[in-house]
Amino acid sequence: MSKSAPKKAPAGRPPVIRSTADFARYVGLARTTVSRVLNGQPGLRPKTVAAVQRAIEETGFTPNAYALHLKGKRTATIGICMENLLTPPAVLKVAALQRCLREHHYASLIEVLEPGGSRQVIRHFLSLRVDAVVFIGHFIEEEIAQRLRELETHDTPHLVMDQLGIPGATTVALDRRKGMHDLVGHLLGFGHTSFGLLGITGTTRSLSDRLAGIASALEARGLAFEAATRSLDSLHARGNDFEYGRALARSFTGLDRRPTAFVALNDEIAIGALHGLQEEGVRVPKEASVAGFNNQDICLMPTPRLTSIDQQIQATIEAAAGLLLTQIDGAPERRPQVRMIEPLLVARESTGPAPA
Amino acid sequence: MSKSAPKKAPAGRPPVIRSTADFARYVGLARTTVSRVLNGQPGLRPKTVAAVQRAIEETGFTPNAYALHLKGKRTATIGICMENLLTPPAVLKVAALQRCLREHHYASLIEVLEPGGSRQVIRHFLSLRVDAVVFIGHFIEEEIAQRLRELETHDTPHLVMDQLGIPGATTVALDRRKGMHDLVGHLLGFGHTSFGLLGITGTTRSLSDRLAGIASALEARGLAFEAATRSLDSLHARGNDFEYGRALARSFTGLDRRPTAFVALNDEIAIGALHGLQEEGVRVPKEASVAGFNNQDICLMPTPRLTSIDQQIQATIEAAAGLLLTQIDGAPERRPQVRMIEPLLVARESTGPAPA
DNA sequence: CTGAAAGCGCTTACAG
DNA sequence: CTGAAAGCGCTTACAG
Repeated sequence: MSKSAPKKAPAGRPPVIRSTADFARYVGLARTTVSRVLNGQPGLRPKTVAAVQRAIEETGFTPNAYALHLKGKRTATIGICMENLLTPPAVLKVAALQRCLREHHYASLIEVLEPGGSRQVIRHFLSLRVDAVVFIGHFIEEEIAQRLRELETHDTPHLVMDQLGIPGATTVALDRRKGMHDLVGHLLGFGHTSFGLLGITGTTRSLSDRLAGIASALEARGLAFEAATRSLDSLHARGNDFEYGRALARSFTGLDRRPTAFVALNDEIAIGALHGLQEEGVRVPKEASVAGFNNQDICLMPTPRLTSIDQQIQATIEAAAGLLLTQIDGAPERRPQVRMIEPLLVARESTGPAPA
Repeated sequence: MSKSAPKKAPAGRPPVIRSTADFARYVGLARTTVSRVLNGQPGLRPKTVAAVQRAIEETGFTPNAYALHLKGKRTATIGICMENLLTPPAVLKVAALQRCLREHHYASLIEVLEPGGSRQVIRHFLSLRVDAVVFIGHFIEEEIAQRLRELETHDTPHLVMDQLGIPGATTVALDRRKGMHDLVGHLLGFGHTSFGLLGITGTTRSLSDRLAGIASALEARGLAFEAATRSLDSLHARGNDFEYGRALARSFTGLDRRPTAFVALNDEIAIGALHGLQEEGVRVPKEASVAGFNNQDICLMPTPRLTSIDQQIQATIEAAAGLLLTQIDGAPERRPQVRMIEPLLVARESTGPAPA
């Protein structure tokens, strides 16, 4: 060889290699040659390639990503913003999305957004020159809309998962309207005509979609929303969802004409309500039906097991990844797209025929 | 001014700024000056600083992180490896750790480890020159030990959360032995002398620690482990934990002398067992006590609410962050440390006096 | 295959 | 304050 030899391995332990220069000296090849092997370029002797690969095994050398990308190589990195309130479905989504992106050779950076902290996170992602940014969850609309505008300034594609109604956002979201429509249809089929709503009051897009779905199912059977539904949400504060559902159900049992079917914002509230009813001596599903939303694992826990609406996470993720990758590969100026995911009703023992 | 002017804002929309050179031209200052403002160096006119800051607001310019760190600036980034099986406590930990690290101005990259995929993930982290790597969860011991050796080759500090017994690893973990000791002590105090173990059979470190805790609590009262405990784990396959707990509990009700107290691997199995007992007509806690482990939110769901062992996640995270930061700040050659976290017994209505 | 060179976007002395 | 220069670790023509 020649040159100032690198600190050769002091018996056993390989030397610390910090750059292609160190590494080239270690293998005994030129920097250029090493680089060409590393980048899989043609015209190299198999022997040379083998020597480099062996040296990588020995030293664990990884080229500095910062230098790589500075040279213009794509960062192949996608930033994911998670809602602060980490629900099990949200966690499943981010894990599935990361797996899916990895299959397409993208790394993903996950950051949990603190309230008001989105600006800082997006700037960090931009400084890392991510290829795209994904938002998973429900956020303050104006805040996210502002972030999306910033991303557009930097020509960075973005995608919103779960939250409908953000202007200019390419969005993948569950069709909650259809989910509630199907669920109420299922209960109407069992002869129920009086519905207790648990935690579904409000004016956010997610809630108004659900209410619209309930209303449309009722209307299809000639029932008026006002007459057929009842909500006591305002009677209790929402802290722990199980406790909230339990308290709501108990309040319902005190009513003169208690609804025979209950639909809830999520599985936790539904299961709380189920237990609240049982504790008051109401048998489920014989005397009342209860249904949740999201179809989490906990639906299998209570006796009876909970009927719920499945979010179809795999389909959601695949749609999101598809949209994301076509955006990155740059069909320019595509109008923001909104893709709705069809939910799936999973009927279990907590719903059944209305009492006579 | 002078030079080839950048594409000046075509009315309204600011130009796309990709480098300090673009940006300096936009502000009308020298690159050097801009850089000094960006890095908060002294000796600059307030007017200059203000102009730069205003321009940042207008353009959303962020210096290229790759160039920054190539110049030698710390990446201020920590890689977090999550276990594939995402349990709620693990999710709480990673979110809390990220928040804690952010307060110390570290960004964190989260990757979920697929089985056998740890090598690829660690190489990615190394190529990003992270300041440290954290493992959260339970992994294959030899695989992680190998990864830790690779990290050491690159002088990269590391920390293992939750999993005890990995040689050479600085570790923060819950003292599960003490947790089980306290829990069984609580039940002994209620007069129970016969214990059903749910899902606690096995030889992994986590399981043998728990068994040791149970044994030590029994011994302190002069009871022999073999005589006082019973496990039927082998009778059922562990799929969904709720179903597993339910099935185990039902098998126990078929025994001649059914235990009066049940301790479980986790809250899910305990709640499944609770429901299994109730479905067989066993009243809890009057005729049997049931306790979980982890103290998740779902402990509040069943009737009665579940007694459990809290993991003290906040304390765990603070200990982990502390160890991590001192390692990064480089007290060199510190022996690997192991810090145990004291669990907390949370007694609820699912445990009570043994039947007469 | 080698070796010298340019350049990615930044920071940091250094002379004006 | 400005401007020219060096250098971080890489890749990519280019001449040998």
